[in-house]
Amino acid sequence: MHVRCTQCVLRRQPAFIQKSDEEVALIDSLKSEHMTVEAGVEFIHPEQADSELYTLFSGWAFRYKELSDGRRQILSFSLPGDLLGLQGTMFGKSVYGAIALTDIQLCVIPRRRLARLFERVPEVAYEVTWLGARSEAIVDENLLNVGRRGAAERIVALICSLYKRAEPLGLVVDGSFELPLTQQHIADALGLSLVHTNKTLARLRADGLFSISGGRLVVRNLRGLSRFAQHFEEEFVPRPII
Amino acid sequence: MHVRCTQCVLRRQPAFIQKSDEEVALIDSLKSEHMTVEAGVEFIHPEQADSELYTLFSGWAFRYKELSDGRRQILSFSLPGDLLGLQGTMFGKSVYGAIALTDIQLCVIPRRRLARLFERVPEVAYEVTWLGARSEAIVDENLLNVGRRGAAERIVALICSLYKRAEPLGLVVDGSFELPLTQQHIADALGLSLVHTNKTLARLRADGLFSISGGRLVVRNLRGLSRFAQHFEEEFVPRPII
DNA sequence: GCCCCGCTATGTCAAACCACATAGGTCGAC
DNA sequence: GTCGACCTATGTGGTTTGACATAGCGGGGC
Repeated sequence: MHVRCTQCVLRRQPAFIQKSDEEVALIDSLKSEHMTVEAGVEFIHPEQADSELYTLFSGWAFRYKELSDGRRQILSFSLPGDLLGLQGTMFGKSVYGAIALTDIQLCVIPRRRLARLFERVPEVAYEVTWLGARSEAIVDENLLNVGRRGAAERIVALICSLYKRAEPLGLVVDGSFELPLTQQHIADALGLSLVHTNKTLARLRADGLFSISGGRLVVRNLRGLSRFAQHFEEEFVPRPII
Repeated sequence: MHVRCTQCVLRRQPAFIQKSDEEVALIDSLKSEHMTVEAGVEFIHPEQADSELYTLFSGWAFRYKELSDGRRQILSFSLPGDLLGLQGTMFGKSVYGAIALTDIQLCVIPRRRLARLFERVPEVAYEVTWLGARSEAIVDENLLNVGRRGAAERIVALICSLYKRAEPLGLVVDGSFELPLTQQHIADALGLSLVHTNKTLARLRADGLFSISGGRLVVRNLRGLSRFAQHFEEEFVPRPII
């Protein structure tokens, strides 16, 4: 099951800054085994002590927090190449939970090795910081979305942002990609109720800018969607992958 | 105007992990001059290239993003000791703006020196990452707040979180502290309209859990506020300061 | 085959929130 | 002292969103 970093196909995707063979070998030596998690399983628990640091290798996941009465907010979706668990690694305990949306594979960077990593390989330390900053940028964007856009705009902006993230990972084929989200997930991510999400989605699909069927999202007019939601973030900046 | 880190009173506050004299001297050598910014002035611009990395030394500020039609979302408030501009430093251009709420002083860590910093002082590199992760944790919490709490709960949760952050900085005296926010700022931070914020605030003050007068917030019953808003985050974890 | 469960869909009604209008207070510029 | 700018306050009425109820659809277990 273990894929050596030197054989990794993910890191060859255009989304990522390409590394030299020596760098890749070094990163390979830092990791322990791959870890497999089935769809629906929570692999980082709120309040969990000593969570490891992960790179999502394949599949989708999401981070969330919830209130004590059960209301849940999805903070961000994670796609391949994203770092997960940095807060838990830094603070010694996680303040959010993370759940797999599909079956996923995680590359594990053991928490105990991280300090050593920072000492020995400052370039990689810099990249960890970079990815942490990017993770915050995504939450920033989600907060803008939930705080200032109406329901229809929120849904469209979410679609735009996922499209723009999926594309450089090679997940988009003919303008469509697998979207492993239920309407409940969309509602939880956008600060909407399930019913309102459903009705707004129905109206949007009727407008024909996109369609969803069989877990696949077909984007017909990305420009139109971007304009409607005033979503003008560029996501195709090459980024490090660890 | 320049305060040497060795003389810095801020870093002696209980909020921060205390450093040895050598470490402080080293950090001192990394910084350039202090920078002073007047209240209301934007010191990080959206889209700005090459913003520096700052530690907020005194006063309050906020980070924000806005849509092209002018709707503005405040992403987070910054208090003394917080790092600002990490995204701009990492990505080469800032994706948010930052504005001073009061007259502020900023310690400047020149962008160009950061890579060298990571090479030579891995402990500080680790702390930069730590503070970046904490910054994300604050946005996470804000997103939960805006996405899942009602208007009254949002306001109360904001008050709780600011109180819990101000307290270990020594800003709270007799249960009250300077709150340099207008209702417009509160509305922009919570995803509410100005009018609705005003009316909700009026109702809350009538309930007597807190009061605001002359730019000062008096918290009468923190427990009651926390329970009402289901706000149970602990903010008194000692943290690094750079 | 049948049932159960999770997901989607749709109607009705109520609550939350917003837009617009208006007004009073304070403070600094001149 | 007057003016304007900014902030706070409050009423009216409309729009958006949520809560509750009900139903259909499809897949897995047995």
